[in-house]
Amino acid sequence: MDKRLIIVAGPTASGKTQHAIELAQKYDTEIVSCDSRQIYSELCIGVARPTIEQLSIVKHHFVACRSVEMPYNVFDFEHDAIELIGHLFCHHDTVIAVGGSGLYIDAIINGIAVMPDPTPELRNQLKDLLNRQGIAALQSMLQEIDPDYYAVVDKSNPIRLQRAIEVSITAGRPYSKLIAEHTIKKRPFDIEVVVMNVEPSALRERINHRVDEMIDSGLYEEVCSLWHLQHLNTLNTVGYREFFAYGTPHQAASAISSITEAIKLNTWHYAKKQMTWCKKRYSQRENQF
RNA sequence: GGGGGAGUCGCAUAGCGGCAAUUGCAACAGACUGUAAAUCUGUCCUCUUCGGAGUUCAUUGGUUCGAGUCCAAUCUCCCCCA
Repeated sequence: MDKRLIIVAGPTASGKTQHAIELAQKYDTEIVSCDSRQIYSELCIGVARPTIEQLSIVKHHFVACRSVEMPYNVFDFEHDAIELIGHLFCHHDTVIAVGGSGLYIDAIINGIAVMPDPTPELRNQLKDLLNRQGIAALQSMLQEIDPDYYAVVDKSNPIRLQRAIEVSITAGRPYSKLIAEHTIKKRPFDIEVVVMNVEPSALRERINHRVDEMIDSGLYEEVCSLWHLQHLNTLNTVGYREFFAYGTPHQAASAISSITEAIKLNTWHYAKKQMTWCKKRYSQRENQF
């Protein structure tokens, strides 16, 4: 019997969570979340975690199971998810994956290259270099270390440059080589992608409505409880950073309506990026329902 | 009624005689193999064979080789005094 993974993709607030639950019920199976933020136990309201009721209807994996203080990334996710999916297939013919993190979904579908983890010190050094000498310093560094990648990177994107440099240094070989060596993984199961398509204007309304609900549900209190962790990359997230921008919980409290508007707008921007991602990657697999 | 200020490409903003016009936001399109709800790019008056071409800065006239910029009148808005 063929095993099948159905991936529910699409922009935020498009109804992925609900659709995935319906599919899981239909096939009497479980859900693997592919969401880089819902995975954290401290983030709930702001990342639209499925409700307690929803979580009780169908078993969800990778939701609220890690701390924001423990670094996690796509590579870890690929490993954990593929292992878990393997286990789930022992008891189910179909498994549902759902999430808005395109890169995470990609990792499940194609796998991701094996690369060494750079030390935090190295990353900080490069960050320092960037701050003190500007992006040109990173550019010339990468040009020397990995000319092939330099030829194709977005040279004005500091994160891309930084990443390629730190990996090349740690591995002792060019980043581009490591990527070139990665071959698309053949998964021992079929994959179907369902993209949730919502009219942009309707999606925008859904987003606005959902953000209002988040505020009403106590997003401010949730953010306050994380205020001391705002330096963490994980907290550089729509729904949280808009509060942090005001400096103190007290100042943020007096600006709730501007913050709400900012979150709505930023969520919309995020949704558009997700749609662009889906358009490019899954257009041939498009919309099966 | 009297006095003062202002009208610039969706919104905001720069511009002080050489300008299709600054910057921010929004909008739209896109990139992205360990920060990914992150990070970054392009377009953004109209047309374009991407070399350019044509129309613009409330309106109408004027000064000037040349006007968003100076002058006059008109219209609209804001503030102050009545």
